[in-house]
Amino acid sequence: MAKRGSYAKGVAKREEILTRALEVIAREGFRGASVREIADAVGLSQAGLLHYFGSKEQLFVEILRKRDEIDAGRFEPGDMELAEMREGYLRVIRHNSEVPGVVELFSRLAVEASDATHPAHEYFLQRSALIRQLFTETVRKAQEDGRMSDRVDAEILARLFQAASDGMQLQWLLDPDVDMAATVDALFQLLAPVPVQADAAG
Amino acid sequence: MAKRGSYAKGVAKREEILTRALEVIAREGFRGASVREIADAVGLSQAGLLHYFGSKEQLFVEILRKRDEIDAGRFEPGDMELAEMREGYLRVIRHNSEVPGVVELFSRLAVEASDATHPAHEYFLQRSALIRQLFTETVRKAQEDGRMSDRVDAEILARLFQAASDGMQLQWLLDPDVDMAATVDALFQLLAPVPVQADAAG
DNA sequence: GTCTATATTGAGATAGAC
DNA sequence: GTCTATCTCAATATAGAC
Repeated sequence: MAKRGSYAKGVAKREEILTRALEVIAREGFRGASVREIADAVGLSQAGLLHYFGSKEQLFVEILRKRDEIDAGRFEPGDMELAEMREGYLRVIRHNSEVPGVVELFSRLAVEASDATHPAHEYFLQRSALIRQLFTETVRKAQEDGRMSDRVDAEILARLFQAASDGMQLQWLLDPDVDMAATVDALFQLLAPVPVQADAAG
Repeated sequence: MAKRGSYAKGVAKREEILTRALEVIAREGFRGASVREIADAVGLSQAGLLHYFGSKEQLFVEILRKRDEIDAGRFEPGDMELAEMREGYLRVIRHNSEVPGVVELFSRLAVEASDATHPAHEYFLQRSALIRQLFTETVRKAQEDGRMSDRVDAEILARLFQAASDGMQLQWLLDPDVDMAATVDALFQLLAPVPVQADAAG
């Protein structure tokens, strides 16, 4: 038996805390929230919360992992075609524009975790690589079938998509009127195969 | 007389401090440097440094403004054509990859300044708008002349360029092997007008 | 204008009771 | 497992001497 009752219960509680923390950050924003504030919000003392996560940074990483887990459900399961990838990605981005606090937490941590000794460094490296891998595969297939421009290598395009969405988050945090999803979608449009036009020569 | 000697000297000293601070951050990185560390680096006490800038955030904004001032010199003067814009932009990006500390300072502050009450909020709004305006104008002219794809509106393209470069900074901070300039240049390539091909119909 | 010294604050971490 | 209380540290900001 790998799990005794109490252990399983501890895990369940952890999950519950993360879900509630995510809700609270989504609803009330982040603004550099302290462990104390999150503890209040989820109905624990600061020490009580840290009992589960050890440190502030570990708590934040786990919150972001929980978010990823939920976002994964916004994609179609299974092997991805370009159209589904586009739909799923835009769905996630549209959802993000409902939860500025989560976007802020993500962006902050992304910068801080650039230090190789930061507890979130591995998380960002792996997440980043995974997303690019999914994009690269989907884009490459689409390029082979002529459903996407092949002027630029698939791996570079994957990086550009990721950069566009991360960068749009910064623009949107600064000015919430910006339409993140529409702007990222413009990049998809740019990559649609060139329609054959009678006057293509100008 | 708007300036007495002592006032002009104060200004000169400020400039000198900013230039040195920028050099130090470029050379030694940022890593959330404290006012104290920057003060040491420029040869002043912490209080001495704050005497000139009032607060930490104001100091950081001024450092970034000084950086912008220097970067402006990396562009050709005068009205910009697409090719010069591209050259200048890539030149700035290539320079950035020599100064990770400056990129980190910029990225950190960009997130923190999303709060409208943050002392750097206005700076980022204005800088952001200015860059987009330059891009929009240049792109629009290029689109009118057929030197750039007009599948996507110039303002949206301007946002995409900005997002791509900001987003690539995040990727590069996490993994310095990434080639920021080459990736952003790929976006320029994508936008070059479509060459007329014999087999355009596939 | 610059320094030393100190006030103040804020936060995360930890000890120990229950 | 959870709380209260406390420790510790880091950092900015400020007062006041020179």
